[in-house]
Amino acid sequence: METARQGDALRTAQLEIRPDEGLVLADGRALALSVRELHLLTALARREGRVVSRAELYALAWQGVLRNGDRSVDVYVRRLRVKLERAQPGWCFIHTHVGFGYRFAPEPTAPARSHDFHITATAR
Amino acid sequence: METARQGDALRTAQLEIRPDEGLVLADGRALALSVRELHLLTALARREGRVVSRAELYALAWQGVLRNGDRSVDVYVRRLRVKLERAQPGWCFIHTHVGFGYRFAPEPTAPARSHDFHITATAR
DNA sequence: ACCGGTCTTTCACCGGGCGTTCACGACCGG
DNA sequence: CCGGTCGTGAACGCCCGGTGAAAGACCGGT
Repeated sequence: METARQGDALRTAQLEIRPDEGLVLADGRALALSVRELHLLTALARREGRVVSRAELYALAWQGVLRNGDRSVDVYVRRLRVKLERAQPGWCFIHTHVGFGYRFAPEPTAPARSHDFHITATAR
Repeated sequence: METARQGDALRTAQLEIRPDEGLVLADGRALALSVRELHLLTALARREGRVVSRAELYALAWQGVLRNGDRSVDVYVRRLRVKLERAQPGWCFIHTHVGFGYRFAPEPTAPARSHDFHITATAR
């Protein structure tokens, strides 16, 4: 029953998604997303922290069956990444799990070392 | 039907393995494992505390018969060790039993062992 | 109907991740 | 000293996913 059900707003660390309004706020600023982009982002955000297969994402955001060789999900993930990166530089929201799918989770950009320490400027 | 079954997660002291999602959480942080790596880790974790032969591990994770001289299991054990050590420094999950196979069991590494830090100063 | 713009789909290219295999060395028991 | 076992690094082909862009669908304004 978990189709692209709209209604309540989704909130993460830096994002607020209001599917029913077609509105996404990144750090207060509004993002201009198309219908598909919003559906896909909503589907991903509602499964935050979990790996979602392309087939499931397609079913959720396109309301159909993903055909073999269809790259639509990849293309829209790309567009979402571009817009989200532009809205929240230094943060990564959509992570790729090769062979499985994508995972939505707001994380600071540190792709090489997933668990690196935050030393920053603590050194005096 | 699947909904409840998807929570088929393996949990140990510091690891949470979700085979159906292709996701491994180490202390809350997500690990990026490949399909083979995850299958092998799952096979090992399901036999936690017991020594599993290479033949059995290969049968479980590769769905085939281990040929003579095939080092695949060793190579992937190595890769798992690297990633797990990076995610949980100071802990050893996969133990070698020479002549028999491998055993999965979360244990702290010897205290006398001094760790080399690999920060490499990726200053932003 | 025409037109211009946006959105969606599809295609093609390519770089990188992944799986496999090999080679070398350390270690150990016989 | 020799053979077996395992650790470890690396080469290599292949496939998956990243990416840019063209082509087509859709839509509102005029």
